Amino acid sequence: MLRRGCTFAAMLPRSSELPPLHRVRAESAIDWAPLFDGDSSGAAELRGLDALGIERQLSHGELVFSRRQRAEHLVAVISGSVGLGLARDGSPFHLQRSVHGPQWVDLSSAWLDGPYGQDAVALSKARLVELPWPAVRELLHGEPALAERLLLSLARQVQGLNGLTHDLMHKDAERRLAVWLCQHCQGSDAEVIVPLKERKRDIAAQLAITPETLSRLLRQLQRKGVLAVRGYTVQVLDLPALQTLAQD
Amino acid sequence: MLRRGCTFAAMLPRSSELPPLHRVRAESAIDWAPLFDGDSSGAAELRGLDALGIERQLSHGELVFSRRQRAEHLVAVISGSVGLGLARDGSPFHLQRSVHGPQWVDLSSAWLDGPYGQDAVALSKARLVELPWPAVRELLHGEPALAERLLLSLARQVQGLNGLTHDLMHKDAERRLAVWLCQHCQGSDAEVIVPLKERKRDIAAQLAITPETLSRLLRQLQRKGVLAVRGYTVQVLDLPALQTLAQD
DNA sequence: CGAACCCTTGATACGCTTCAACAAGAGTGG
DNA sequence: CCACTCTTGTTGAAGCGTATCAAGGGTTCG
Repeated sequence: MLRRGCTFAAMLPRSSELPPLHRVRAESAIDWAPLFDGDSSGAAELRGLDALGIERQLSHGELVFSRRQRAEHLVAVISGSVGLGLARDGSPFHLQRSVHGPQWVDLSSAWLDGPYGQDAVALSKARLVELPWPAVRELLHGEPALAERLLLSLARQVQGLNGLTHDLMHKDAERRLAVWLCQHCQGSDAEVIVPLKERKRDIAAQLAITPETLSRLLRQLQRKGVLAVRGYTVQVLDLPALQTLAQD
Repeated sequence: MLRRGCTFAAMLPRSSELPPLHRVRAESAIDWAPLFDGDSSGAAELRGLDALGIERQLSHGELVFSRRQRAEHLVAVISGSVGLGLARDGSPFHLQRSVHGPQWVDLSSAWLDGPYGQDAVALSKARLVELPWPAVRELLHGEPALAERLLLSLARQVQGLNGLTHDLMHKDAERRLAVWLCQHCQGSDAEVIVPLKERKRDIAAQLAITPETLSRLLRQLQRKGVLAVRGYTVQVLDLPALQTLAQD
């Protein structure tokens, strides 16, 4: 029944797109800057984290944490991608949000002295860092600058979630898709392209729609001449039109 | 055209439910504890805020801040209620979330050196406190315990928003209403009651449904024998059934 | 090859919105 | 005082948007 050892195996869109092997040494330094602000200048206060960070290397499908588990770490993903959602026995995985590249997976649960409220699984080969919360808290007392970094990261998350709830409440599926495409497009000038780095059904899950409607919406936008969909690469033919669709 | 000076005047459900006058002195001390943790013990680190807090007294309909405005304060509401959403010229007010009693209105925007992303208006006579962000940031450096309080509050907000997005993505209107009723019910034992303290259309807006469907859902639940709706008070007849409906 | 996974397309069903009409309450002004 | 207006909640009919169910084709892997 299970083909690759786990039901929600990623099966990357095109296997040519495998992440570079990047075989890092166990003690390789971690670049904290992108996790916080992208501001790497004067990051002296982040040195203290080097001693605390616990590295984990996961292959896709492995559990990062479960929602019942008590949150005792701040969890970040350095490379690869992690999915947050609910793991239910019947269905493969109920994805809610996917976290890519260097980004925090869970920065909030540990402060509340309770469980992670969500399950998290690796959607690809992933390199994680976990910071034990008590130690971070201790470190905080001597490093006000670190506290400020954490506050900023947390504030950014609140802003992001606020935007997400707004979109879910007031925008229909087409608008949400347009927003997503605008956020993920790259390669400016003339050739604007959106490479789909996840299964389409995972993208659909994040947009809170079914895979069927995602397929239909893409075709619909293609008919309008806004997009050109070729497998797992979407070319944006009329960016202004797409942005108009995405707008409030 | 305008009847009460502003279109989104609250017109409280029952005018008998007016908030007590509570005419406070300008220098009356503010109880910071409920804003942070409810833990008032050892709140020495919060004393520093007393000197910083700027009090504002607003009557209903007045603007707390607008979404284009640069966020330079941490904003909390001490008493009364404030609505967050988008003020659009045509429609009265697009409510997204309402904040009651002692609670933070915006704790995140100031850290990001940008605008508040939302508009906020007083939904009733409200007493606010604003903390200038630069001063708070300064205070932080000497008071690590304050930083921890802020982190905790922010983390709680992230958790709350996570739950909200989950509900919006995976629960239908009836489930969301059930959740809302369970969260707002009071008076345990025998008589479980949910007093509606806002206009029904505002409650509907927070549930991301139209007033019409809210009305229909309430009647539907009444027909099932779960509720008894009498104007602005809802009596829960079958709490277990309601909780089952609310569950995942 | 068949099995298992993916995406797509079509037909149908359901949930919720939209639009329109109505009754009730509250403030206003003749 | 009453008529008038404005707001609110309610109910019904129609329509849109999206989910659900079912079927088929493409790809990968054993």
